[in-house]
Amino acid sequence: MPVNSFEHYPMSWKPDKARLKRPYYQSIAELLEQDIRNGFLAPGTKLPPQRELADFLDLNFTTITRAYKICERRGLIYATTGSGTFVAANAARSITISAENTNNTLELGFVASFEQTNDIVADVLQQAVNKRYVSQLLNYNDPTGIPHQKTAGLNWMKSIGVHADQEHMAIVSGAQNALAITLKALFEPGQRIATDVYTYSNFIELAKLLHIQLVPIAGDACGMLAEELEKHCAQTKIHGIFLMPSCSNPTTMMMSDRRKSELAEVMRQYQLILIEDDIHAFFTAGMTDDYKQPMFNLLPEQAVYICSTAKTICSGLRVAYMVYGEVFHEKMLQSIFTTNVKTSSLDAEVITELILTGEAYRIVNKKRQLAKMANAIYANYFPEKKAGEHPLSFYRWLPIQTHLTGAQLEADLKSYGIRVFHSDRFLSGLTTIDQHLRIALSSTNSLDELQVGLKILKQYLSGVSKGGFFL
Amino acid sequence: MPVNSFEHYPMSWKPDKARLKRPYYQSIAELLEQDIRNGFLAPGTKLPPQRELADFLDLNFTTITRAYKICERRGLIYATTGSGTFVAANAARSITISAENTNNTLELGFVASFEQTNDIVADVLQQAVNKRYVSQLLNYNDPTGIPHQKTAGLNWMKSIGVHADQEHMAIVSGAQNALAITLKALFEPGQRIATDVYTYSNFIELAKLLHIQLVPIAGDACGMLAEELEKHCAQTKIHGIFLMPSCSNPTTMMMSDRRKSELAEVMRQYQLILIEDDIHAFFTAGMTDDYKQPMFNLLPEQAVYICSTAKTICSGLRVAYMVYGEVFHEKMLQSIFTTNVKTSSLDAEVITELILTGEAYRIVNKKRQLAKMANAIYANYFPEKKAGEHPLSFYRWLPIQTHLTGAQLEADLKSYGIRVFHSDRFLSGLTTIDQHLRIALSSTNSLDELQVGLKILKQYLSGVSKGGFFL
DNA sequence: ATATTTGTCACTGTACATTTC
DNA sequence: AGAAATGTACAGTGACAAATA
Repeated sequence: MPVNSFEHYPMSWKPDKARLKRPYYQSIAELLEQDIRNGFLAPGTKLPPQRELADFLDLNFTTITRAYKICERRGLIYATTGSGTFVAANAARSITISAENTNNTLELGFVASFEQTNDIVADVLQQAVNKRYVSQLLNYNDPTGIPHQKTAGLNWMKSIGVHADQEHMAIVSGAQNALAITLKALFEPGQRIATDVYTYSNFIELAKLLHIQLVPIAGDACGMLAEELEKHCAQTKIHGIFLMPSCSNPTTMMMSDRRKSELAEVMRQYQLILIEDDIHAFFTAGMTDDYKQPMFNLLPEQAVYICSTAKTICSGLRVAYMVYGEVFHEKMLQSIFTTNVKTSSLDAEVITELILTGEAYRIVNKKRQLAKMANAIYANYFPEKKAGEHPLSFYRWLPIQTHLTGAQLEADLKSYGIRVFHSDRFLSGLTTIDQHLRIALSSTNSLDELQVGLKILKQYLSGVSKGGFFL
Repeated sequence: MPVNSFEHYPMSWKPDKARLKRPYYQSIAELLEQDIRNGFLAPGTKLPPQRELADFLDLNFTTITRAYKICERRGLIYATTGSGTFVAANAARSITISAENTNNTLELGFVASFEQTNDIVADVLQQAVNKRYVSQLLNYNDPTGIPHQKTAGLNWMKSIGVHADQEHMAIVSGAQNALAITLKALFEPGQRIATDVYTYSNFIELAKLLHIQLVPIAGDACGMLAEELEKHCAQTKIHGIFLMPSCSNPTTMMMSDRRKSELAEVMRQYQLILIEDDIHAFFTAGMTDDYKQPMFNLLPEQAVYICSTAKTICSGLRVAYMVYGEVFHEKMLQSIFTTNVKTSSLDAEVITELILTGEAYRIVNKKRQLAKMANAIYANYFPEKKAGEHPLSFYRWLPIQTHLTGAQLEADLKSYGIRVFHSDRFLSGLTTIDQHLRIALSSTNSLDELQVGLKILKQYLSGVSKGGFFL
């Protein structure tokens, strides 16, 4: 019997030798990509080991390494030393999340921000642009924000415990924009950023686009585990870490202050750049006794703090404040210029006016009320609670058990008239067995609509849930 | 005499062997970077050939290749087969161009857009936000623009000869933002984009940030040479091409329609993605008999057309229209979501209102008048004209001859109270002997100030110019 | 507990194209 | 016109490290 009897232990993937062209590594990568995109290789499938495939194709195994690497960079597969190479969970589809024109669909997917408060904004907007100095907002000056706008932002952040000065903050076009600017400024293709196992899917996509690798780190009810982070840092060079300590998206976990210190210690030791997205700060500060301050304060010199006003004040006004350490100053400016040239002063001016008039605080309170009510409604349908979850989150993380794939579930629910997102979209790397749905509470036109949506959801889930699982 | 007698033909760069650590290629790259940034290796210096340095360090020459490649990706050096490897013109400094708060300086550097017309915009702005539907502008909907805004944009572009539909256009936050979105969407690190020898410096910086290589292609009075492009395409894989045919920045060259067709032919043959920045369209269409249409029309399926309103209407309202082929549709959307989530509807709404009320056309005419006057003033001081130059450009490209470096010249002129940019900033790769200054005509507070600035400039230049050079 | 499986990384070897002289 | 100089692209070798059985 020949040593390489592929007949007996068939490989999960056998590229057609005849279609191989030189350069081999590219050709192999192309064939693999096609087979994944066409669905011949399902997510989670184990690919043949490099040496085995090399044997089969009569090539050196590092040529296969190269081919696999190309696909890994494209997010199609992921590899673990010792275990093998697998087709990624979100290989064949884009997981980018965006608003849709949903005429016949109840929106429980995309997280908006209780747009019911926008009338207040509209009023202030009209006041703001009736000032005498409007035409000063219309030129190229002050690309990181006009001084008085920055001052207002600094005051706004003071109330959530972040202190900075004009030189180390910038106004940009929303949190996503801030993330794009930060990644471009401070990271290079091929570098690694640690994240929670589940993380914000647009961050995953952004990292993919910029060819930055995400390293998922396990966590518990208090947030990411410091030992796990330490372990990975010791293993491979990790350059940064992305966290949403005030309310993780999508899991709604709030990180304990103790955990913040532990993680900060590791970050300091390994010189990780912390990217903190504190989108929910205003709904967290003052909510729990444990909450003291953002992580930024623990390592202000090696961190970038991002505070968007989209969730707290108004989603359509594209404004986020960024605060960063002195060492990042120059690189950040450059990245801001090359992505935006400047942020619209108009949006920033309206937000500034909202803060100065105090209306912003009124809006926050109103949204807090709405969040309370929406969460109460949710609890009627899905009462289970887990430790560490944020009580006022704009979305909930619902554990489910089905035999369906994420894509199927989403499609099914859409046909019933509701849009939700499956946990697969939020996977930063490997596949998991757990399934969840992220349910947005802040995106329907009214709380009544939310109620309708949740009812449909509950009904659907009791139909597809397997075993003795109860909802 | 020994073969490797380094004593006799000293190498331009000898890294300290003792400081070499493993991995060698990284160590070498670091040492090289330090020596360049510290100024030990001046721009233009020829580095030792790969084989020679390898010999000296007792390594295989491909290890040097790798070290050089790292530095090349960082924009520190550039290499040409057959000729050697050289320190890049802008190795040690950032060439990002942005507005500055110039209290005591006359701005002839950054190109603004005759901000004198902003009063018209301010009026329309106030009308626009007094409409009933403002609060609809304040949510997450329509991330690529609200339909009526897109319609206005499409009409606007119709007048410069671009035809598209809602599905294949998007509204984003200005031309630079559009470029960032496009490069992230359609290119990967390591890929190559052809450009003019001199090109827009923020595009150079953006490409650097995204690790996309620029390939400078020679041109003549009619624009980039098709034969040259063809030659480079045949040599190495080039993935795209960036052009500003209506008025190249910084050279003010207008591409002839004949040249457009020739270049389009090459692009079609080699499947290049065309990125066309048509910032000056409104000042070009109708200006010359030769001008027919943007290049986009010649290859609509493999091109991205960018039309910013910053120069034509108002610089502070961050709005640019993008038009692209069907094949790019999905990737573009994803890139828009991951860089911006959405563009501010507010800015777009004001621009829309300006277009619908016809005020936008009034502003264009006014700016055209201002451009005419400013160029006339410039001609008083610097009368020389070159074929192919745009008569109404917002900036001019002034040939100079000095012994000073670009950085010195800029610093000198700043001390005399004017800010200008030296041609080195716009070099996409190699160094050249020619020196130019880019003189912005549209950025001073008034034409009187422009006059003062040009006077100072002329005086200064007659002092430093060498030989029989006249101004 | 240790051998095996499996992926990663740095460096080497070879063929080749273009530029220069 | 042809040889030498020079950079590029791809494939291969071997040491190593993590995960698994």
